[in-house]
Amino acid sequence: MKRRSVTSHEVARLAGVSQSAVSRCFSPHASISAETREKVLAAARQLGYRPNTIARSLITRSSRTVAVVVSQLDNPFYALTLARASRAFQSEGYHLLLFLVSDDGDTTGVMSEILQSQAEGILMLAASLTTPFAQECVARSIPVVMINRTVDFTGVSQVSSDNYHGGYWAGSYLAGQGHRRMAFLNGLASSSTGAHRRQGFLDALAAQGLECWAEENGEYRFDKAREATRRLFVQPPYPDAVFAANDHMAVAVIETLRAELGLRVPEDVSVIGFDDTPIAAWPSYRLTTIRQPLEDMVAAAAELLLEQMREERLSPVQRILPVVPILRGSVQQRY
Amino acid sequence: MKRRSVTSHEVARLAGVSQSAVSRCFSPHASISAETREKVLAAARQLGYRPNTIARSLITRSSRTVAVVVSQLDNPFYALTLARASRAFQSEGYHLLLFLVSDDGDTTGVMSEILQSQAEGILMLAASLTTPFAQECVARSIPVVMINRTVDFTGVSQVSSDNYHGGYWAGSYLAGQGHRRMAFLNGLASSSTGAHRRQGFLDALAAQGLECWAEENGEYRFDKAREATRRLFVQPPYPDAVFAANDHMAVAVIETLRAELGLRVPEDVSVIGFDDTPIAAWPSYRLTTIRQPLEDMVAAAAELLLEQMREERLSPVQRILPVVPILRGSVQQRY
DNA sequence: CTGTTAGCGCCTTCAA
DNA sequence: TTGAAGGCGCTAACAG
Repeated sequence: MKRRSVTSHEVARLAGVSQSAVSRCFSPHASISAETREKVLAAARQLGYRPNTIARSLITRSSRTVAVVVSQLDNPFYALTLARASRAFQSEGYHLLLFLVSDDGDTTGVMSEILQSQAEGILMLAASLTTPFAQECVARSIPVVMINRTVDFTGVSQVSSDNYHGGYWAGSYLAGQGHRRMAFLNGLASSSTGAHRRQGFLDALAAQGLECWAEENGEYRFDKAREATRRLFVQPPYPDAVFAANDHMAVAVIETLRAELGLRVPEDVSVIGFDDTPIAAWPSYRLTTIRQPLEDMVAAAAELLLEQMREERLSPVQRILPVVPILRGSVQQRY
Repeated sequence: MKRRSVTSHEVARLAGVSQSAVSRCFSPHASISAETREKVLAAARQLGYRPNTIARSLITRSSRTVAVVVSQLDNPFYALTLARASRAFQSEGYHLLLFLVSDDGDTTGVMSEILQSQAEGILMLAASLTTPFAQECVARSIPVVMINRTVDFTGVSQVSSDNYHGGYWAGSYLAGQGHRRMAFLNGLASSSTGAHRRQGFLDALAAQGLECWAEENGEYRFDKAREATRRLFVQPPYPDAVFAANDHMAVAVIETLRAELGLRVPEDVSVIGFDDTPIAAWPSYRLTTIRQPLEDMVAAAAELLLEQMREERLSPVQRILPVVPILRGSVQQRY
């Protein structure tokens, strides 16, 4: 629908001043006398005038907009991350353009739209970026910060938690507690986070002379994780521990073990997750997990992006924040 | 950071055509010969040209953007709704401007930004709107659709599920199953959804000659709901059933009952929720609840908004979609 | 089918 | 401090 809105010209005419006076009136530190200011504001109020952000962006060449690309919004961890990020950027006067992509990529269409949208920065939440697009962003000097996803390209900044050491901790903790048949439940094959957690886990086991007993993929989804659990427990000997690549799947494992296999956690099977989402603390699960410092990650990512949007040249950095193991009740020592 | 981007002029010069030829080349159904089209596209590719959406919006007076205002993104129901909505609008070529607000209002600042942002439509997700802003939107003929929130103003469209009858069903079902001490756990005082569920519930009880045994408020938040549960169960006689205004809180009730009070669900206490989020189906809860037709609600809201954005005049409608009770295992008959 | 010509609504020198 | 004038990058008549 095309509607004609009130313009600064109309306000100017009503106030009996020039159009530029109106413009100055709505610019932060422009010099204008209190008197004309009053006249202009009165006229503006009367007409219901608001400056047109689009016209302003065109001339100032700054949209004060950042694009957020997110996949897995159904994962509470990312929903929370988005909420935090939104707050961070809103408070700095930036608007968020939201783009949802499916897990398995196909960001090309979306990325192309983002580039056209004149966003000044791009925040990637658990979404991947193809190298050509990363290059194009760099060429246009549009800063990109990825949270929890890695790209094989040095031009973009990355913030993630120490997935490798998180996985490593899980492996050595389970081994130290006497487990011998540890299974790993991975997330998406395409996700670097899962790959790093897995590698840490395997390395920790290897350091103890152990091997991973079984491996499955749950795509970070509840239902898929349940199916994977069934495959993991088709016949004895069962795994005596499962390390899931995130809490969401870990809970699915517990639910399935209890409801379908008649197995107890942690008496029969130990379970470890990753993230420390609120649900991990619920009495029913008391999930031992590895906390990602969500607040810090978002803060770091927002700060990085803000900083790079201000600067002339981008200097991408890679920041890995430490994880912290949270011991609850889903792991039991074996003898 | 201000960067100078490639303009259609530069492409035109390189391709040896006029600037308008370039423009036509990137407009859907403009007439242009295959030959010049090729020249232009080649030049564009070489320069890395992409049309500037902002400039385009300014002249066409259409931003192809809709603002989404959402509160409670930590509630899975709304995270899912947002995901669906995003898909619906993206597929129609609209961009989403995301605004998060806190539960208890203060939308003034945000609404003011939205009005400046030239969004062509506004989708309110569980967020309230003050009457003055609703009026301003109408005055500018910017369509507004609210999902799960009511405003005391006829100018905006509203989509919600039949909260009243959902509450009514909960009340009569519990009464019919022989409960006599039913408690209600409400959400935010400011939310119309909660108020309607409550009213339906109370009316159903009244129809059976019963009264609500106790009432508490959990603000739709997990922790608050746990605290409220403790207050509901300070001393016998305990409630024999709890109707929570959403699943999120219902689960909190169950967790607290089991872990802290040593009470079983449904043997000692029956619990009913609202929403039918995925978690309600988990084996640990098997929550009897009232399903909101999420898909339909989003589809209806998106369709409405899209339609109104196309039309010249807005004709706000109020659409109430039927809920459906989902019987699982969290209610047991009393004798 | 193509190029020329006006702006869209605003910010920003530049003189006055 | 103020107004006039010139664009920002693009689309949309209008002639040719």
